[in-house]
Order: sequence, then structure tokens, then C-alpha cells
Amino acid sequence: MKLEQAIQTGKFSSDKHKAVLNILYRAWIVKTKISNELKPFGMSHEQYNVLRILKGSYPNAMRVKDIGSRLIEKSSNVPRIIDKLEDKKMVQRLASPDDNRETLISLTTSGMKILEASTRSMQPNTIQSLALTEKEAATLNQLLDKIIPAD
Amino acid sequence: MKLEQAIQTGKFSSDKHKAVLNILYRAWIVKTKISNELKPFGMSHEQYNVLRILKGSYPNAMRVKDIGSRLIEKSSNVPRIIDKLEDKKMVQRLASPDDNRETLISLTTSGMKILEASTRSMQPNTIQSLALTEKEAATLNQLLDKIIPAD
DNA sequence: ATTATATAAATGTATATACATATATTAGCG
DNA sequence: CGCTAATATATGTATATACATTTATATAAT
Repeated sequence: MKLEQAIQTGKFSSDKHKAVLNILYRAWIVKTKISNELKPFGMSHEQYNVLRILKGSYPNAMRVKDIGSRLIEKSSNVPRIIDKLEDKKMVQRLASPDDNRETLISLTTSGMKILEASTRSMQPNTIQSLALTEKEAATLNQLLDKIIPAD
Repeated sequence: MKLEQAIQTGKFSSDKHKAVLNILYRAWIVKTKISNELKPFGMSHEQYNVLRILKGSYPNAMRVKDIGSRLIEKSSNVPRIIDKLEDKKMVQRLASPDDNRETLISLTTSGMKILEASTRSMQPNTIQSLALTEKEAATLNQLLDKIIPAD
């Protein structure tokens, strides 16, 4: 669906302005799709992201702040996301041997299993876009970096 | 800032996968920036979007459902956003002459003034990206449509 | 005309987000 | 060492999001 239809708009003041709105729209579509895929597994998009980050260093645990630095949405409240995952026994908190202020988080085996099952069920539906070539994706990345420089 | 730095990641499995994450990241940057710009005016990003939509049909009022159909994030709760704007006297609710189920919303003159002031203060800082040409923006739009087809 | 169905908006509720503050611990420095 | 500042996590709070339910009204069907 074109952005014009999606937000019932005839024209935009410029392609640049349209592109900014289009980024917001496509992001919303992705988040909505992923959330729907995750619903059967009883977890939110942000919870899923934290699990994926933990998988990256598995079987090693990670500090809360290092998880936060890898999240896309920096305003996420990591301790609270961990609370939810801990309730579901998908992660566990451990004391840090070298700094008592820190908490180490590690993925449990059951957390890993649910993560892998949810990732599998997501593949066929989401983030496929067979239409796009790798070269186009590289161009897209360049243009995104350029339009929203982010300091 | 590159996505790699922003989320402390070395490499991505593909440019396509990176592009999806990049879209989410750029959208978050835009939303955060706009929210910060709007803070002095005491309104949220979604409230601002509703005001801009109402400006589009000003001085005519709009139905709640037509406002909703023009919002990027379709899950937005329009009546509740209207509540907040009404509290601030920026919009007002009117009865619909042809259907009593409908509520018509119109921008007040004070709402229009605050909207214009906030839009002015946003221009120099946000959504500028002088780096991007209109041609590049058009390409960006095509690639966004292609990577996240949205049905 | 009466009932059923559909639509519009509002309300309720659980969770998430954004941000401020609190608590505990460590590091730095006189 | 003792004090201050900095850091890491957790907690508190207000608002926003996502989604279900309710209420009111209009349309359609028998």
C-alpha cells in the first residue's frame, strides 16, 4: 500500500517530507506485524529484542546497561523488561562478581527455546521482502542515514 | 550516526535485515526529536498530528473517524487524543447535523495559533536534512514501499 | 414496525513508554 | 581515611498504546 492511501492524503509538500512520514509509517507496520507474530508466544516486541540481544552473547550473561545500549529505542526501561522476562522464566538475574551495582542477565534454556520457536514462526511472514535486492537495501540504508542523521 | 554505533553491533546478516532495523531506528529518532520540540508547547506528537490534520480542513470540522484514517499509527485512540486537546481548548467537539453517532471536531483559533507557533519552532531543527536531494528522497520512498509492502 | 446488523464514538483495562527520583555501590580526591 | 561525585539498577509516576467492550444511533431485512 502506498503512503497516500494509508493516510488518505493527496499530495505532500516534497518527497523529502513524504519520506519522513513514510519512515514513520513503515516502522509502525513492522512493529505491528512483529507484535502480532509474537502474540502466541506471550511476549512483546521489546521483550523479544532483549532476548535476541542476550542470545548474541549466549551462554554468557550480560549487564543491564549493555543490553540497553544495544536496543533501538533508547528510552526503553530495561529493568522492567527484564522483570517480565524473569516472571516467565526466560531470563534470570545473577549477581556480578566484580561490581555489586551491576546485575547480570542470562538467557535460560527455556527462554532460548521460546526465542527460537518465535523466530522460526516469524521468518516466513515478516522481514522477507523478496522484492528488494541487497544492492537496493544498501542504497536504502545510505539514504536513511542521510535523511535522519541522528547527530 | 551509523546504525552500527547506535546499537553497538558489528555486522548484520544482510543489508535487507539492517535496513529494517534502520527504519525502526530512524523512526524512533524522528519521534524523539519531534516530541522534544513539542515539549515547550505542552503537547504530544500524536496530539500535534491531529492538529495538523484538522488544519488541513480548516475552518471546516472533521469527523473523528476521518481524523483516525489520516493518522500514521492506526492504533491511536482518537477520542482520547481529542479529550486532551479539548482540555487545552485547542479543539472543540460539535454535534453532527446529519448523523448523531458522529462527533465533529474543529480547531479553535487558539489551537491554530499554538499549532503554527510549534510548527515554526520545529522547522529550523527538524526534518531539514539539507543533505538529501528531492531525487534521492523519491528513491527512498520507492525503496521503503518495496521493503515493507504493507499489503 | 420490529428485530437484527452495522457503524461511530466513548470508555475500560492492561501494558509500554518516557522520564524523574531513589537506592546501593564504586571511584576519585583532598 | 572520609567526603564528594559518578555509576548501575531499580522504582515511581504520568501519559500513550493497543485492544476489548459499551453505548448510542442509523441502516437493512423480514
